[in-house]
Amino acid sequence: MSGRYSPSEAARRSGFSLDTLRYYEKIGLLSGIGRTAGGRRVFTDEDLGWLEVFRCLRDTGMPIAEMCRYAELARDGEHTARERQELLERHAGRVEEQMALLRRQYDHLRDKIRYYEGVVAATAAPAN
Amino acid sequence: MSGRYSPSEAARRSGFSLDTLRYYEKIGLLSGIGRTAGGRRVFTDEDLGWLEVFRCLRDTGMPIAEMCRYAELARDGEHTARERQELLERHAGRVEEQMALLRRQYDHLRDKIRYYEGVVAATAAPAN
DNA sequence: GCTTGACCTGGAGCGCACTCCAGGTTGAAC
DNA sequence: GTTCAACCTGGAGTGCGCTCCAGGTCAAGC
Repeated sequence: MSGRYSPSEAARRSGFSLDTLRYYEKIGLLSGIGRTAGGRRVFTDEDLGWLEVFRCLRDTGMPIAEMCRYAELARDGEHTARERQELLERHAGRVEEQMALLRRQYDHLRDKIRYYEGVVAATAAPAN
Repeated sequence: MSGRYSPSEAARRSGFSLDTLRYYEKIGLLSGIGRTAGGRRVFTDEDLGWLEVFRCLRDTGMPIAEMCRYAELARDGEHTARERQELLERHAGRVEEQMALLRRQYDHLRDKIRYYEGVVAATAAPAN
């Protein structure tokens, strides 16, 4: 509820490391992160919201360069909404393909494991 | 049916690049690849079978070091069947987690896209 | 006012999985 | 017997996404 978080608190809540948070700011993925008088970062709820989005995109395999593009569009304002939507739509399409591939290969993996269940059972209880 | 394939044919059939095939042999993932008198590689159907397995494991995110371990066990003979089975079982478990995460994040992505559909529609047909 | 742990910066380093390169060899087709 | 595309080797280079480091600063608690 408070809405102002230290770097380590932001790291804890977002699941990104401190170094990764600094890295994301350095490359311009995060921008406008507040600072105390002494120069320490202060993260807001909005920043954490962005981090949640980045986690979603990252976990689904979006390259950082594309996340940067998305963040940049968002910073540019409302009139980029359509472009952002299209970007996410394209990404979602790729994720669907990835999920289908993963499912297919998972099924092969399960087949292989079933094969081993046969082999191992035969070896464990040999002809008796 | 023939069962003897040139490097480029093996690459075509497996979907791995020539460089990747050479790399896999160099690190010991592939072993016992035949050679012509002149030193060129000759891939058999069995080799292609292994490549199919590697593709499955790779597509499901297994690190190369673990694939090497698996290949090594297989080379060691029948008595490693249980260990190979366990290795694949552990991997399958990780793949399940990965699929669950991917599905969750995909759903978030779809939510976000739906949100944009609202925004874009409102902008495209403003109050009239 | 001192200690101490969290934080700062710029930049180097890392792990992974390839990918590319130079310089040379092979072998099928003509 | 010449050509030329496909192949060979060892080793260097690449792209990604962090991760680590040195050397210093800040601020809360005693």
